[in-house]
Amino acid sequence: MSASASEKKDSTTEEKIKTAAKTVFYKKGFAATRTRDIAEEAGLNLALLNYYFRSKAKLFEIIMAETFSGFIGSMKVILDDEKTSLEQKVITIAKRYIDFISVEPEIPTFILTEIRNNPEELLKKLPIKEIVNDSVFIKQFQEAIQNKEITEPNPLHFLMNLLGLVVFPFIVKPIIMGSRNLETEQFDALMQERKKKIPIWINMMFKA
Amino acid sequence: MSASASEKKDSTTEEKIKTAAKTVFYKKGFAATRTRDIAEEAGLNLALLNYYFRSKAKLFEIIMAETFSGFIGSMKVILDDEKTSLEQKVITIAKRYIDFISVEPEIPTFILTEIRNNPEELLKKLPIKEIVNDSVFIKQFQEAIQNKEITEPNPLHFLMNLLGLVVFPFIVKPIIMGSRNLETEQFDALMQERKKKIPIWINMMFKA
DNA sequence: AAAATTTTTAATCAAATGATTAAAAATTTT
DNA sequence: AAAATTTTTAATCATTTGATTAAAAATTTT
Repeated sequence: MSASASEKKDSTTEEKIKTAAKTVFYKKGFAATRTRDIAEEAGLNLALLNYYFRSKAKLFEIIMAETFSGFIGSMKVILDDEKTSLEQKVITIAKRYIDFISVEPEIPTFILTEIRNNPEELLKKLPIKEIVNDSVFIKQFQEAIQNKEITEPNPLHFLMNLLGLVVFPFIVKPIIMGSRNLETEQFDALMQERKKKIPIWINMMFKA
Repeated sequence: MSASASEKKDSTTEEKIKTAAKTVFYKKGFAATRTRDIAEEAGLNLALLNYYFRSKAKLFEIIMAETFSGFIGSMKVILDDEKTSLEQKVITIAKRYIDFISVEPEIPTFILTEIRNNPEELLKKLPIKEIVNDSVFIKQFQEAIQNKEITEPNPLHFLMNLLGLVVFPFIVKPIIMGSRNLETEQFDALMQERKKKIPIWINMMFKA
């Protein structure tokens, strides 16, 4: 019945709760999920949620933190790699993120809606400013501009376009699938295509 | 105190409620808004919501329907214009949607999260399939491919990229602003830039 | 202006929901 | 295996929240 994404170390009930919480929170968001939904998804007694995690809010915070660090952390690693060129970074981001999101397609919308609901609180926990501004990526971007390899001077446009091309289709997945009667496999195939195409598109957009 | 986007025909209490409902629903989504929030935002007695709209769900349905038809309807008009070329359509979409969303920046995330929460129900009301497949745009796109003016054969990639470039920045607006300490005006300026740049980028990506 | 109708209000209800508690069951320690 | 500890359960509580009601106030009709 239940079944969700990660079914590995669900040995302990604590893990069972976290896995179930992830599934339900991802799908419905904080406000719309009932603690009873989580308990049912986990096949456990409702009181166990409070026994192990004190409150719905605390449980949510934990899921949120893990989700964020998984999502943003890998971005930081890629952007900060001294060994890869700008072009290689684009290839890596497209590939890794499409693979990553394909496994948990609900994550982007989840993150976006929860940031909307609580921007100050959530953003203060994320060192986005540092990740972007102090990154090897930014250095390489500025060099590329000086060397006239790139015309667009604003790295924000570059990043927004890249991430938009990667993430946006997942966010509008229900619309896409509805617009052409696609099955999940066909949608996934579309995203696989995009792993190759996005770096090419980015090059076409920005290469001088 | 309250204050929101549209403050025109707020004469009747029915209109006051709808305006307040829009404001709150857009910002918090269906599940997280309390009918009391709406009443307070409108400066009205709580019972009036039920007097005029029967229930929270009915009120939401009305707001949703108006929001959708505003958003999708203008898309249909643009895509179906026999008089404009493919290139002109891209220019129009970038311009009109960036202007439109700039006035009500919460709309994209609102639509996306509510579609997530209720895909079947909401999508069945929207003739997306027809709008996309029977449009002048699709005809023109296929012609452009036959004439080898465009290399990408799949119109979904074209539309996803175009809409992603337009809409995605608004969805991640809090992150963008946080990442560089931008003020709202600076973010808006970025979006104004994109009105010009997006058509150019689309050309670079797809023009043979 | 009296009567009828519509709109607004304060009070209240009932269901949903996050959380607690005390006892039972299972597990670990001695 | 007895005692102590940890985990699980069923029952219940308290608050929140969507909705209703009956009376008051305002407006319209006669």
